Amino acid sequence: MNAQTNILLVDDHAVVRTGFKTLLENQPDLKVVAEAATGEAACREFADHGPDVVIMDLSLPGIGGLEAIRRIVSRRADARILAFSMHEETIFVEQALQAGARGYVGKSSAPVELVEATRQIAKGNIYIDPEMAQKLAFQKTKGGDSPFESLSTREFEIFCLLAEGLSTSEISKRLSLSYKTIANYATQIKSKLEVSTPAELARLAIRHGIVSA
Amino acid sequence: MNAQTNILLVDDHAVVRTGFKTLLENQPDLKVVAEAATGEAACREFADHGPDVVIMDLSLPGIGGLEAIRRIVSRRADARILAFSMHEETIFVEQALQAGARGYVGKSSAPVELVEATRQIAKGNIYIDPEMAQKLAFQKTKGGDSPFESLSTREFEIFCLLAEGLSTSEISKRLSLSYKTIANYATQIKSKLEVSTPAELARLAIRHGIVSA
DNA sequence: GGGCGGCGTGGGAGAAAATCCCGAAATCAC
DNA sequence: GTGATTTCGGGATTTTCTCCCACGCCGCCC
Repeated sequence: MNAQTNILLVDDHAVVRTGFKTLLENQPDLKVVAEAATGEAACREFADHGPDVVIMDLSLPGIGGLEAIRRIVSRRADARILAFSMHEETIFVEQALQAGARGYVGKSSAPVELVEATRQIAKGNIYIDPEMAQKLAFQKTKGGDSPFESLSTREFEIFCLLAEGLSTSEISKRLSLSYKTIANYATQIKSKLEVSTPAELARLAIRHGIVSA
Repeated sequence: MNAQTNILLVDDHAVVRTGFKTLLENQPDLKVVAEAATGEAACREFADHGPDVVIMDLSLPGIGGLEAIRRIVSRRADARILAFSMHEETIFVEQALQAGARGYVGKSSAPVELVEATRQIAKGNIYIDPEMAQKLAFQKTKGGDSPFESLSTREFEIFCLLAEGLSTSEISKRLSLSYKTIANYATQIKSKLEVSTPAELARLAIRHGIVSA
């Protein structure tokens, strides 16, 4: 493989995107061939450019990063996606990998890790932020105690949106699902997390760092 | 001023920090002379290097970015600090400026804005993300400084209970009032605070320290 | 004092949302 | 391949919200 690795960069934050781009293109073997600010755009750009690696922020407007990963992977099962997120919680790593990402880099990663992760994933390997991997492994050994692991992938996704303050109907529009579906999910989520109001749910999410205040 | 502008870059996210650094140093007149990942470190680095401009992320571990700004400004009232945050809410702009920042750049800003803001602030001007400035100005025309001062005593009391996660009917029982009264208050409160869901309301309250997460 | 505005309190009607119960399809596990 | 789980949503009912209105109270201002 002597050609450059072509990268699709997905982040809704233009400043971050440019920073990453500059960082990556300081490496002669890496090239950002497309950028996207939303999950929908990411899917389109992926189809248009067929990049070797997608670097995907998980918190995107519209369909979230997780959903974007799912859509891309469903179209191309061998898509190589590196998930990137500001979140420290291991739950995000789990969710991203389950959605089909091949790697995860977190906020506390050194910049060189982003480059390294990109290279590894381009080669077909997986790469998980070592710190995250350790936390994850440790948690697995001692059996989960996070209240969120009883949630399914979809439930967790909707939980995040609820915690951010979106209304049921907003979520249904964003995910292109029926209002009823979201309402039913919301009921189920509140039951599983043993809260009764959206406000409690938001506090729970903030307490666990799932969303910021 | 023919010398370079010396910058202290504060962000807990190493990847973002490096991206910014690369971006800034593509400009011949800008130079990052120090970096910090926490508010405490930022204060030390500021004392050590006396940079011309500090670019400060607001969400830092330990003492937050706001507190770091306050500490730096209390030591050097003429410190030139550019606040940077992922948050879209104007409250963060207000908080940052009140703490002593000279500028604000948000997540939706174009990369060139970060550079422009840095230059303006280095010159002693202030620079606020135009989009944010508009939102802020609009909010100012139509009322309150603190979002809560538009609330009456009773409204604020109910606001706190809502933020803690009590349901409307629980509140009506606790205060020995009709359900209808509380429901009407809740509507009124959400309108005054410009939020539409209890979850948003809870986040707002937590952000302002009204209730803990 | 009389008018005026704001606050606290709630009713009524209709809209919206949540809840509970159910089913169908897809997927996963073994 | 069988059974459990997940995802998605309809139907019916109940709860909650919203919007508009009303009443009494207090304070303020001329």
